Amino acid sequence: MPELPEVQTIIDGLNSCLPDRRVVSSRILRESIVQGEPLRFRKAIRNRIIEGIHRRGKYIIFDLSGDLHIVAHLRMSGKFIVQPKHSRIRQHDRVIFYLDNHLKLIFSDVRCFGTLEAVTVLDTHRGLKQLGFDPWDRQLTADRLRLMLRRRSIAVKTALLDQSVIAGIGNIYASEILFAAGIAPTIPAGVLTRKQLSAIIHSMRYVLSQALIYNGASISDFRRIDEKQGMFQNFLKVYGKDGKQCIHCSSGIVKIIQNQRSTFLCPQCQHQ
DNA sequence: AGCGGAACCTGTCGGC
DNA sequence: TGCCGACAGGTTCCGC
Repeated sequence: MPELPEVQTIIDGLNSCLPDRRVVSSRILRESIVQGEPLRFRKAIRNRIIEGIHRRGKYIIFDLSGDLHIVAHLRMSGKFIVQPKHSRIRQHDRVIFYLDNHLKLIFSDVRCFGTLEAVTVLDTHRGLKQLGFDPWDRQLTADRLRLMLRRRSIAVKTALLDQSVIAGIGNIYASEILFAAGIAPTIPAGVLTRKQLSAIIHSMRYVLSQALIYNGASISDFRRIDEKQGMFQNFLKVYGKDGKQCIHCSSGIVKIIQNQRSTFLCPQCQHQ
C-alpha cells in the first residue's frame, strides 16, 4: 500500500496528536505482526511517553521515552488509525495502543504483512541498516547513482524499487517517475547515462513532492489516520492507466510485467 | 554478488 | 449465483 508520500502523510497525522501522550496499555490481536515475544513488547512500551514520529524510507519510527523505539512497517495493507478509546474493535485491527487520553492508536492490516518491533538501537535494525539514500539527500547525485548502478543488469524500474539504492519508492511512483523522466522502465540500470540519471533524480523529487502536497494517493484502501483519503490518485499519469491515452502524445498507455509486478508506461514518450 | 521467482496472508474483482 | 484464478502500493528467503 504505502510508499514514501503515504508514509509521510501518516506520520504528519500521528505527529499532530500523539507526542506527549503516554501508552497506558496495549493489546495484540495478531501475534505475527509483532517481532519477538509479544508480552515482552507490551511490557517494554508500557507507560512510555511518545516523543515523536519520523521515518526512514518506508519505515515509521516512534521515539519513546527512555531510549526505546517502535519500528513499524506497513508493507502492503497496514495502516495507523487514531480513534476514540471506546470505539468498536474492527475486523482488521491487529494491535491497539491505549493512550492516556480518550484516544487509542490502532495498527490495522488486512493482509498481516506489516510489522512492529521495539528496539533500543536503530542502527542495527535489519531493515533500517540496509536502506539507501533518502530521495532528497544532497549526496544523491547522478554521479553517485551511476556508481551504484554500474554493472547492474536489472531494469531501471526494478532498481528504483530497490530500497538499498534509494529508500521510499514503490510500485506506483516508480512508473510515475520514469514517465516524468521520459525513460523506458526496461532499460538496464547499468547503461543509463549521467544525463538520464539526472532526469530520474529530478523527476523523483518532483513526483514525490507533488504526492506529498496531496497527502499521498488512495488508489485502493490507503487512508490517513483520520481515514480521510489522499488525493494524488487524481494526478497519476500512467499507473493503472493502461488502455487510456497518454497526456502528452495520445498514444495508448501500456502495462507490462517486470519481476512479477505491473509497470505502466507510454511506449511513445519513454524511449529506449 | 546479483538475479528472478516463491512465499508471506487476506480480500476483491472479472470471467466463465 | 458460484467458483476460480489473477491481482493488490512490500520485503525476505531460496536456489541458481
